[in-house]
Amino acid sequence: MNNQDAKIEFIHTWGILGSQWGINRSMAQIHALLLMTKNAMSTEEIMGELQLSRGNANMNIRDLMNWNLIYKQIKAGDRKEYFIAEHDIWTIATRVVSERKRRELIPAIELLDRIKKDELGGEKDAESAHIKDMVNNLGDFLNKMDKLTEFMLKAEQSLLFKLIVK
Amino acid sequence: MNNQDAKIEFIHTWGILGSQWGINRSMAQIHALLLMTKNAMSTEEIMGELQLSRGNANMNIRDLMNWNLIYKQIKAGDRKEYFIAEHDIWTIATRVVSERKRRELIPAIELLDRIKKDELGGEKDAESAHIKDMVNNLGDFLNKMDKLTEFMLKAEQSLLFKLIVK
DNA sequence: ATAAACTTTCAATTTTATTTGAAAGTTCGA
DNA sequence: TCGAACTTTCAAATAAAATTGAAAGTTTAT
Repeated sequence: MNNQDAKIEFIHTWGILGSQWGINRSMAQIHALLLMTKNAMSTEEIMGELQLSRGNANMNIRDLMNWNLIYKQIKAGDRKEYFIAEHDIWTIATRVVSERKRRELIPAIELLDRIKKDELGGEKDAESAHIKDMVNNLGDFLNKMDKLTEFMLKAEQSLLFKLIVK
Repeated sequence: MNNQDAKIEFIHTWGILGSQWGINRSMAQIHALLLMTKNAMSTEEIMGELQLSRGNANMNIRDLMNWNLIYKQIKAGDRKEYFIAEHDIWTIATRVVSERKRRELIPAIELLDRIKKDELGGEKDAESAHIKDMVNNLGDFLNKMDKLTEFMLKAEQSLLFKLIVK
């Protein structure tokens, strides 16, 4: 297997994996393509390589820029925009963690805060007490998870893994 | 807001959140309902409360059992099956982490191992060298993440949070 | 101001995921 | 062995998400 084949297999499979965990296939494939490409690519080149429509390519490129996983690059004397991936794995990881925090953790924390703030009743029957307990426990736990993600985002890669993993 | 209202809002919003992070709404709602219910519920009761068809309820109950997030409970002198959620938050968290590890991390690690094992070529041009680098770096990183999730699964809740969070 | 080069939008279409409910399957007591 | 009580399956219907591509919008050079 030469490295071109490796690149093709990686892009293909990364696309399938991506869709398995809730990232659409085009976005995952564009990211895979740019990860494995050293230099910046234009929208046209990306469309060609992955056989995507212009609209699809454009939209997913914008999404990847919102995740801070790829950057726009201007070439002197050329009006086209070129895109290049963030290639540092630790940086990629922190970007993914912070996006997941934003999309998965924060909304859940807000839900539980909202429920708590609207005053849980003081009903004393077992069912009511259970609900109150679960809301409180879940809320506390999610806040701890939030602190944990903050820690990961602030930590240095080497520090994190030295601390945790042998 | 009394606790019944809290329960209803929680179930409703947990369903929406769930769909935002790739868990289908029915599954998220069934889980929310059972989390907030102290005692076990039958399929019929779940169907009634959430307005789901029998097939949908059955399938998502089975999925939740595969995640080890709910358990079957038999009541003496009753042929129906009842279901009760795991109510301990830390246990829930470890189940979710291990499921995510299984679905998100392991397949990615297998992909990169497969690519590496099929022998990356020794081409010396910059593009080929870049591909080789990225495959190696990503592979190493994912293996470290795997160790990190193992650590989390083995750690005690209090230990983890004492270690990391203030 | 114009036109070429490029990017973005969005209604229509296609694809994928979820849900339904009736039929098939299973278990158990009499 | 039968049939009532219950669970599972799965093809069809529905709903949701992704994709297309042409039209609209923007930028820049002249």
